[in-house]
Amino acid sequence: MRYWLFKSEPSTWSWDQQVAKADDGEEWDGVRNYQARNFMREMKVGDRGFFYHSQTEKAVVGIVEVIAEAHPDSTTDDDRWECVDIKALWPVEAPVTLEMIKADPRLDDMVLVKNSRLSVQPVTAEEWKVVCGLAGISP
DNA sequence: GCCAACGTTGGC
DNA sequence: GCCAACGTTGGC
Repeated sequence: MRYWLFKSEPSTWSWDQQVAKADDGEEWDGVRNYQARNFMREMKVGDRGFFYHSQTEKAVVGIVEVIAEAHPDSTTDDDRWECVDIKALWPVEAPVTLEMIKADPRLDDMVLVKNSRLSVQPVTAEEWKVVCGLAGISP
């Protein structure tokens, strides 16, 4: 199983909206970046990810699971763009802020730190453990 | 609201 | 195929 990070502006698609979809989940659509799309193509059902709020909050606020592998993005006719479906698993009681991530030397190489603009990112198993630790949950 | 970083586009 | 111009994103 691999780990990922999904970034969203809460004003566009928030964790609360994701939670409201419950086990039905939702398409992670609207991605128009090749790197991000390529990562989604690598995802398998059962992979886990962090749900990150950019802009106002700048924190990991929840854990999600991939429930459908890459398929055409329903928000466009352009067949270059694909997306996966994800569902909320559980919230992070104490959000892990960007500030906390930047302050932890074990997370210096996280894509979130190195390439903050990428909206879908891989997370290493080690980084997953560390961030879960900061969030006070077991990986 | 500003600005830096980055990706994409289009002219040559 | 290169590179300048432009648009978008996200942190501050």
